[in-house]
Amino acid sequence: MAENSATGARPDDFESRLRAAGIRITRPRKIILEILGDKADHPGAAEIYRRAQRIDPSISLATVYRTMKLLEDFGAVHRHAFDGGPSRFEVVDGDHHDHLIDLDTGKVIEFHSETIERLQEQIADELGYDIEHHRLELYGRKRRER
Amino acid sequence: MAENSATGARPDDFESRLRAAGIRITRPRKIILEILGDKADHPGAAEIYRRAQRIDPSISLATVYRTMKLLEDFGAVHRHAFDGGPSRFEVVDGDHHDHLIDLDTGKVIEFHSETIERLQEQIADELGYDIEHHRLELYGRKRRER
DNA sequence: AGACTAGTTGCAAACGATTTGCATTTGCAT
DNA sequence: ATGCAAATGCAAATCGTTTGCAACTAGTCT
Ligand SMILES: [Mn+2]
Ligand SMILES: [Mn+2]
Ligand SMILES: [Zn+2]
Ligand SMILES: [Zn+2]
Repeated sequence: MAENSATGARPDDFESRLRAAGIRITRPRKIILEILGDKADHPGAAEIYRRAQRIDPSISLATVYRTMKLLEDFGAVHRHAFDGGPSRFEVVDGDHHDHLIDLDTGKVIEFHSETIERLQEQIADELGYDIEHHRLELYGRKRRER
Repeated sequence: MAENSATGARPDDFESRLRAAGIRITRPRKIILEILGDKADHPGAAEIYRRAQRIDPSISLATVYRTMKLLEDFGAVHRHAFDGGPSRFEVVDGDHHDHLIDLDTGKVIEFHSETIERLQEQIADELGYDIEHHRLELYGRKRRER
C-alpha cells in the first residue's frame, strides 16, 4: 500500500468517482486529472496540453479537449470564457466563487460575496426566473498607490 | 431641411459624433448605424449582416465586423459574449445594465442593481483593484408557476 | 494469461466565428 | 473636377474547438 501519496491534491477521489460513474480511467485522463489537481490556477486547453506533454509526449490536444468536455459534463470541472482569450478550466472543489481578472497581468483572483449572490437570486425572482448559473467577472488593474 | 426624421432612434447623433472624430460616414456604416439604432435587442454580426443586406445587398460580412470593431473602440457599442454563441452587440445609449439570459428562449432581459454595483466596487477595492469594466450574466429559466 | 468488445485515442481534416491581404472603390478636403 | 488616404468586397487565412476514422486499450469474461 501507500503507493500514491505524493500527489499534490487528491486525484484518487476523482478517479474513483469517475470509475463509479462507469467512465474509464485511461492514461491521458489520469495525467490530465493530475495536472488539474496540482495547481489551483485556471489553465486553458493549450496550457493543459503543454503540461501533459511534459509527462507523456504522445498525448494529443484533441484528447485534452475531449477530456475537458467529459469532466465538464460530469460536473468535475468548470469552463470559463474570460474576455478575449480561449476557454480556461478549473476543478470544482469547494464552494462557488467569482473572478476578478487583472487586465495587466492576466492574473485571476477569486472572491465571493454572499450578499451579491442573494441579490442575484432576488433580481431573478422578481423577473420570474430561476437562476441556473451565472457569471460575475470584474476586470481591473491594481490600484495606483498614492 | 427635414430630410431625415423618420428614423427609429437618432442615428444622426452618431454620424455627427463619428464625423467629429474624423471617421468617414460611408454607405455601409450609415446602414449599420441605422440598424443598431432601430431595435434595442442584442443582435450578432450575422444578424446585423442579414438586416443590412435587406437594405443593400452589396454589404459584406467583413465590413459588418470591421464596423462593429470600430464602433466598439469608439465606445458607441458594447460587445457581449454570452455562453456558447457568437458575440452580440448593443448600442451604448443610456445607463449601465447587466443581463439575464433565458436558457430556453435565448431572450435577453436587462436589469440593474445599484447595490450590486456598489458591492463590486467595494470588493475590488478591498483587493486593491480599480474596476475597468465587469460582466454580470444570470442564466435561468422562467419559474414554473405553481 | 488470453480473448473479446465497446470505449478511447491520435491524427488530420472540418468547423464556426472572426480577421486580414489586396486590388478596387469611395468619401471628402482641395 | 481632382487626388489620395481610408474603406470596401472578396477570398484566403487564422484561431479555438470539434469530429470522422482506423488503430489501440481498459475492463470484463472466460
Ligand atoms: Mn476560480
Ligand atoms: Mn443590454
Ligand atoms: Zn457568484
Ligand atoms: Zn453591472
